[in-house]
Amino acid sequence: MKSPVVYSVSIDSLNELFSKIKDYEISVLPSSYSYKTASKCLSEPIKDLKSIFDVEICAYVLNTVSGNDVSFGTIFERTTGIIFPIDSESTSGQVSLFEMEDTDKKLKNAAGEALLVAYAANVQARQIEENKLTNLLYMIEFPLVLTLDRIERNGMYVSKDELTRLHDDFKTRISEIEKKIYELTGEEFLISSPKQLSNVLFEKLGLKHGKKGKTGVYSTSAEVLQSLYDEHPAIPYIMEYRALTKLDSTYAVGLIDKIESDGRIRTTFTQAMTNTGRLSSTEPNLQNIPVRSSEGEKIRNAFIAPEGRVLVDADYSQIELRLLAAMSGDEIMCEAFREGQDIHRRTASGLFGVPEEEVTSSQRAAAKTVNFSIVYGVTEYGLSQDLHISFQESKHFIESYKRQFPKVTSYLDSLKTKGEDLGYAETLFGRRRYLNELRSQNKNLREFGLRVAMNTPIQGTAADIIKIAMNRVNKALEEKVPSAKLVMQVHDELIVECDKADAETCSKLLIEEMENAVKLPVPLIADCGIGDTWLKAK
DNA sequence: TAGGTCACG
DNA sequence: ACGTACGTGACCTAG
Repeated sequence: MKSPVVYSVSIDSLNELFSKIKDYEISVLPSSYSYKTASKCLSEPIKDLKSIFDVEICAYVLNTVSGNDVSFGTIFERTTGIIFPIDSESTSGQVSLFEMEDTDKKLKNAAGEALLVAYAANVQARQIEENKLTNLLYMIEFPLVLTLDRIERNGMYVSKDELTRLHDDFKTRISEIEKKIYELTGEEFLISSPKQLSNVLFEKLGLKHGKKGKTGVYSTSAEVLQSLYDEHPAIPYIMEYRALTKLDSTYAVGLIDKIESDGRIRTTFTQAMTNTGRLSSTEPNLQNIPVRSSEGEKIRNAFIAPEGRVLVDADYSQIELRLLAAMSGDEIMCEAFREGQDIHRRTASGLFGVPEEEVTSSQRAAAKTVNFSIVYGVTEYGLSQDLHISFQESKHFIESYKRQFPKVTSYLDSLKTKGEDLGYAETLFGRRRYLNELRSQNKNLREFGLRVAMNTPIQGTAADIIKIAMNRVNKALEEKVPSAKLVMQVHDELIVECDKADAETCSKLLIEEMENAVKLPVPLIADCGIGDTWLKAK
């Protein structure tokens, strides 16, 4: 491993610097403490950059990022315990170093900033060693900074024509449905206002309501509407109105606005934000493009490969459940995965006490829900709500599950104890999430903390693994398939765009790099598809 | 700006 | 007696 470049700064020279900053009225501009802030100012990525030390990413791994505040001043103070010499508010209106005209001032600012960044980096590097986060930081997160920069610059190609057609279609249908709702309720009101809709449904029409929210308005959520489906003829139309306006505003119109002149949409990944180690995607969010409904599929179909090219889409098969098996060491679940069994069918067989061949599709669906819910830190109540079953049945399912996979149960219990003892949860690669909730006086918060203690090692380890896979895929494609580029990550899924002739090569490469990203007691399986749209490739 | 709602894994 | 599954981001309304 190459060691990162870290400049050493003594506290004396730092103090001297502070006084000079005051003397010369030089301001420190926090613009180059992270690769991303620097990269945004460049038209091309920095060439030949083999290693970096990114203070923002380091702060994230050390849990010194507070909320979504990744400003250098905050990171500096939380890392060093020294008050940042420039008030954060005073820097907000200033031009970035890269845009500054006055060369002399630019140099002075850059020098001042570099010293502060280098000092913070020096402190961080020591903290990383102390907390055994060296591999996570240098082998996963730092390389990922460059991988993500590539993906963001590549962008996803979309059909503006298709999105426009969809927008026109949605627009027409929405206004028809709107009229229908006014007729059927005998009232013209703002359907998109939960408050007004609640008034019409529960006050005027007197339909049976559920719970009130924080503002004292009865919920009009999809779940409530579904339960009222046959109670009034307007309800189905309201549900369709909701679905279509969502697709139109967030996806049709929202995405059209983000298409750049080369026909591509470029998201921004946030690498230093989530509590578990996952990425997030913003402006636009390309990690929540519809797929679960037939209308939603049409949006996904508008993500296309340019002429002569294809999309190759690979996703991990049940990675979180495989990790639950591997990390708990439950022999029964591990064996099921090693034998290539359908895990949901296997679980259903145990839950309903029938042979695997006789498991019905609804039994399998219920078992699938139970499998997922276990990873979330299930409660009897939560499961009963989700499956629309009684509390007793739900309790029976959970107890039966625990008997079927005994080591999963003891593992989850051990995670709770560990969280309470250490004050944090950790992933297989040592990523930490501190569990301040466990010290709360509030029982609900404490219970939330326990669920998080169980969930974070699973969700977070999955996040670590796909990050490793992304770095491997990015590197392998660069070396072996020049036409190919990574264009998206959606938590357990990677998408590559390449020349048609290279599709099979890419597919094999993705599977190879994803499945072998890490060695576990159970196999990791990646499924891969090829198509000329995102929908068809999946 | 906060809450409600809903899109995804 | 109470609230009740993990992680996100965007859009809309209302105060």
